[in-house]
Amino acid sequence: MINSLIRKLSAAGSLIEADHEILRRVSLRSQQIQARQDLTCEGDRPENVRVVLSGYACRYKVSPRGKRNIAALMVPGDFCDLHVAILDEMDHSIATLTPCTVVEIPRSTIRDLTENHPRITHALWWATLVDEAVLREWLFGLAGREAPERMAHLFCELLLRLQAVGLAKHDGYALPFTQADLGEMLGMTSIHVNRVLREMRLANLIVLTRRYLQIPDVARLQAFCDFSSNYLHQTPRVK
Amino acid sequence: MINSLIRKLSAAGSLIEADHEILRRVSLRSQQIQARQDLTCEGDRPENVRVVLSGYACRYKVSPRGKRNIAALMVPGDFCDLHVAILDEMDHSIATLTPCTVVEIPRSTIRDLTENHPRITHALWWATLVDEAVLREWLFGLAGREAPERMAHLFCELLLRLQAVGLAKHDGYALPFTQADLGEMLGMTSIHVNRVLREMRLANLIVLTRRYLQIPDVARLQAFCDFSSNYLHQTPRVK
DNA sequence: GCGGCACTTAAACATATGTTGTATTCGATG
DNA sequence: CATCGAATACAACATATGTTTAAGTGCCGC
Repeated sequence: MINSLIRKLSAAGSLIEADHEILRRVSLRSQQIQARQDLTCEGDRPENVRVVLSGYACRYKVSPRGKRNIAALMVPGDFCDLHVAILDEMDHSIATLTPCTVVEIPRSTIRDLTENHPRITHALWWATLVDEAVLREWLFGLAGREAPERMAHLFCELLLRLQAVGLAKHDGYALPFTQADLGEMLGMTSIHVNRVLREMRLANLIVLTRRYLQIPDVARLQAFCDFSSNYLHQTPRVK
Repeated sequence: MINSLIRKLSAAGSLIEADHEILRRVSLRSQQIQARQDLTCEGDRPENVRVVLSGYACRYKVSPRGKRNIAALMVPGDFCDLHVAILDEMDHSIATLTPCTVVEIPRSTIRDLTENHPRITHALWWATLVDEAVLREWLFGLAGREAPERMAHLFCELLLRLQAVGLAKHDGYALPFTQADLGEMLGMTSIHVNRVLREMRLANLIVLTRRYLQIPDVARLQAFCDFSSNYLHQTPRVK
């Protein structure tokens, strides 16, 4: 199996073969985690940085009224908490949404990389900035898009992100989230998620059955929510 | 005048005196910019990275329906677009809100720093991560807080951020934004900003006159919006 | 095959926020 | 001091979304 971490960081464009080797050594120890487990909680000072190799995880925070808000979705290849290598204390929590395989990288290793391997540091920083760009786009969506376009936008984003790691076909992918999960990502109630999904199905923008999302006309869905992929900073992939 | 850039990056905790000297050399050329000017537009590949030394700037994007959404506020000491040193193309725009003094640092200088100065790189990365944490908190606010708490939260955040650079007293600060500006930051219409401000004044949570915000009871305002400052990652300041 | 649980669907109602329109006040400029 | 535009204030109405409740559906273990 190709190491998703290396695939992801290679997109930054600065790595050479020797760096790959270092990353390979770093990401040997992987571990299985069940669905809906906390990986890190707000206030923790975790000893390891984690990378998702399979499954879905999320960053979240619970509001005082008990509602969970999801600020980011981690798909295979994404870092969970590169923050802690630099910032010490977690200001939010991280949990799995589905069963996951994760690699644990000791914080000390990250420190060593940042001190002695400028190219890898560059790639890690790049990954951080792409995460930030996605976060920003979610914020623009919450502030400026109505619920249907916001959901469509999420579906478009996931299509590209999953395609980049080989987990989506050209017009669809497995979507193993409950409507409540989606609501937490999109800042709406699960009831409203349901309403909006119905509308989108009626408009034939999506076909969603048995946890599989199929998009009959990708261009039309993208036009519907004014999707532009530039914020993902995906380099044109060489097949 | 103390260099706000150095003050800011010192908070990362990794710099030594020699690094200060490098940063001082790097941030000599400053320039004045008028209020409401674009510094960088989406799609640009700017040649310089900018730091705000005085005034306020913001990251924004205009929605298809013409509404501007502000995703981040830059106060003195903050980087405008460290992204471009790594990501090449801007995925959003940056503009001043008030007259500003900004330093321009050539991209090549940043590249040199990241390749040859691990401590400074570490500090820059730290700054990026703090920006991301603030962005995340804005997202949590949009998704989970109602308008009055969201506005209170912004006021609390600004109090601490401005105090950190000596621009706020213990219970207030100049707030040179229009209600429309605030609306764009908070994801609401300026009319609603006006409504909410009235409520907050009536509840004696704030006193806002002639563009100066005074907070009669900081602890009460913080309690009102459930404010916790951990996401700002401010190290306890040594006076 | 059956019970139980989690998820989905749906309707009726409540409310926060947007929209439109118009005074009123403020602040710069001549 | 007079004038003009911008910013603020406020009211009436429209609507997207939240809340509550309940019924239907599918899935998994026994």
